[in-house]
Parts: sequence; structure tokens; C-alpha cells
Amino acid sequence: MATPPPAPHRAKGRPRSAAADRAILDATREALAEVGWGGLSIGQVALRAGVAKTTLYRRWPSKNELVMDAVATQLEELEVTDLGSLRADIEDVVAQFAALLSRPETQAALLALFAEGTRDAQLRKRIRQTIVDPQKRLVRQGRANAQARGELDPDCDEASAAEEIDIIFDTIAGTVEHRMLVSGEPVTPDWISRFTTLLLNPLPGFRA
Amino acid sequence: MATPPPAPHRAKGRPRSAAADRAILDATREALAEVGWGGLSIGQVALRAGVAKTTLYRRWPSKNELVMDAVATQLEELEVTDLGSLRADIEDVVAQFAALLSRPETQAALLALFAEGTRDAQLRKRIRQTIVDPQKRLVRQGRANAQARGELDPDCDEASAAEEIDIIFDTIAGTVEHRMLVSGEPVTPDWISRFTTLLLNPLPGFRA
DNA sequence: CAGATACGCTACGACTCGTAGCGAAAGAGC
DNA sequence: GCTCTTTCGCTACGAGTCGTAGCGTATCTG
Repeated sequence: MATPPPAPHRAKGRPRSAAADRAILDATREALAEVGWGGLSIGQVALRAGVAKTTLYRRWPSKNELVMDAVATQLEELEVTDLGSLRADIEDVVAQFAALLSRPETQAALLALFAEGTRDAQLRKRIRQTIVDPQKRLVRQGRANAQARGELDPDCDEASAAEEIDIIFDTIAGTVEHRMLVSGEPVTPDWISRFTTLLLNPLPGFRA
Repeated sequence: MATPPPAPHRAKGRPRSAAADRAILDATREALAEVGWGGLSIGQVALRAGVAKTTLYRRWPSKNELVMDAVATQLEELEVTDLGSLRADIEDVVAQFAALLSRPETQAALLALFAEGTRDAQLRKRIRQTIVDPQKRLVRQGRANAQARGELDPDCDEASAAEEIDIIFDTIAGTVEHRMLVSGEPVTPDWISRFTTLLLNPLPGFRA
């Protein structure tokens, strides 16, 4: 995403330092992981980033925007994969999610952002557009690949398939989030394998 | 849980007002939903609860403890059900989760608590014991009921079954949390039905 | 070189924090 | 009913942070 901070930027005088941007966003994530949302002070972030406090205020009007950008810049790494089978692709997506959520700074920043989103409809909308939707695209692409490979029934209602994808995405993202962010337990390859099995197959031992 | 605030309480002088406790916890949840974790000030909570600021400081040493109790007192309502079929039981559990997470005050308080948990190992442990484990028991009981009704294969490895339950719980809780708390989308009976279908059956159109 | 913008620094009023001290209120125990 | 003990509400306090303004310097454009 690399949202450049809101700036008029008429490209006339001295341009804004891109290095400062990176330093600030890094410092924001670190500070958030250490002192939490409540303890996050602009002054401390500026000190840690090695910039003046006023520089920070000039670029980001509120904590929300700052943390939003700090998180978004860390979320560009998810990639669509085609490993040859639906199962392998799903496991890969889950592993990518897990890797993303494994960094303590990302954990704190994401959850703090989600918490703020419950109070700020506009922020929640930005979260959806910036974080959720791109991830959802990943799952959609994975399904399309599987269909192209002939792993899925071709005669399947298109409309309901779209809804299924939403549910599947919520399931994948939510399950990993819950395990790592709430319970704080690790997501191992073994766990990923079992989870994928549960997703693809009927409940073990269950006769429908 | 109804954790009484830490108090020596030698039962000699004037006892602590239980009404004040309730007022404080209610005010905490409301304030959290309005101003968020960062904006949550003890002074404001006291004002809203109609008690003196000093009274609050006497009972709860930190914001973490206060919010923890504020959330815990709202989470006692989940109940084990036996509606006669595994599918119905699962749908009921999902519906209970959804009802719990539908209140804006609970949403904000829970996510704020989770966010703090990423920085505070002790708090995370309390979250597990107070919130996660009781909910997990629900799923375990549901599975036991299904097994008693003969809905599950009797000859199923016990050890791996326990691990399956953990995964299933993470899946149920995480999916609902993600949809309601992150995306902010509603959990309707129709959605619950589709989600349960996905959980119990193989991926639609997928040939394993 | 002149113009324009960003940067770092300092100082400022306004606000909130958590604590201490006090008299009054409210039960417990005899 | 009387006394003792603890809590309660109130006020005042120093400490600290907030976000902003002003100014001189640094850095890039044309």
C-alpha cells in the first residue's frame, strides 16, 4: 500500500524525507508493542524515530492514521501462490498469515487498530479496504486456481460460491488470529496441516 | 467469575459498597466503548459511575485489572446446550458467541484486552483462564454430547480428538470474532447455518 | 541565486495523571 | 445505644504529557 502521509506536496520546496517516514512507522510499531495503545505518545515515537515532535504532527493528524499506516506498510507481503493443489495452497496461505502475525509489534498494532475500529466507523472501513479485502482476494484467487486445475466441481452456483469464499476467508483469518493473538499459542506446520484437513474434509468421525 | 476486587476486608468497619462495584464496572465498559483504551481515564470512569476517583484507585491498582473484571462479569452467560443434534448444538454455540460479541461495549473491551495481552504475559494468562478456557469447555461438552448420542465414530483416537477440539474451538471463536470485531459484519442465522455446514462437511465441490 | 517548503529546537498554556489529607458516613461488635 | 473501624467523597497538590506556535536553519526546485 505504502500510503504516503497526507501532504499537499506541491513539489516546490524541500521534499519530505522518506527516511523519516520509515523511521517513524518503525518506531510506532515498536512503541506500540512496548507501551500499548494507551501509552503510545507522539512525543516518545518522535524521540525514538530521531525526528522532531513537530515533524510527526505535521504529517499525521491523529494516532489512528499513524497506526493505520504503520500496520499497512507491514502487510504488503502476502502473495498469491499456486503450488499445484488446493490443499497446498491453503496451507501456504495459512502459513503466510501466521508469519505475518508472529511479530509482536504487528500483533499489538493490529489488535489496537481493531479495537479502535469498533468505535470509529470510518477507521473500520479503512481497515476493511486496506487489510481485509486484499487478504480476501488471496483466498478468491486460490479458489480460482483450484477450479482451473479441476479440483472443484465445475457445475457450482457462482453466487453461492462467492458467499462461501467469504466464509472460508473469515474462517482462515479468524482462526489464525484467535490462536495467535488471543490465546498466544504458536501456529506450527503440524497445526496448519490439521486445520486444513478440518477445513477440507468433514468433521472426523461425523456421519452427516 | 465476579472477581471481587482485591481487598483485605477484615469485616470490621464499613463494608465496601457492592453497588459501587457494579456502577464502576458498567461505567468502565461504557467509557471504553466511547473513548477507547487510550482515552479511558480513571477520573472519567469515576465521574460516570458517581463515585470518587479515590474510591476507584483504592480497589483496582491498574487499568488492566479494571477492564479485566469489567469484561469477566459480562461473560458468565454462556451455557452448555443439548438440542439433540451436533449441528443444532454447534449453531447454538455460534449464536451465543455472536450474541455476546454484539454489544459495542463488549467489543471494545475485549479487543482492548487482547491488545494488552500481547504485551503482558500475565494478563494473557488471565485471559486464557477467565475467558478462553470456559468457552473451550463448551465445545468439549458439545462433542461429548454428540458422542453420547452416537453421532460420532466411537473408535476414534482419544488423544487426537482432544487436539481436534482445540482446533474446532479456535475455528468457531476465531471466525465469529473476525467477522464481528474486525470486519464488523453481522452474524445472521443464515450465516451461522452456512458456517456450520462448512465445518461439518467437506468443502463444497471439493473431491478429496 | 532566489523562492519555497520541510526540519529541528524551544517555549508555552491546558490538561490529566495518581496521591495525600481530611471530616463525614456507615456498618460491626459489644 | 455507644464506640470502633473502615470506607467514602471532597479538595488540593506536584509531576508529567498533551498539541501548538514561533523561529532560524537545512534542503531542494527553477
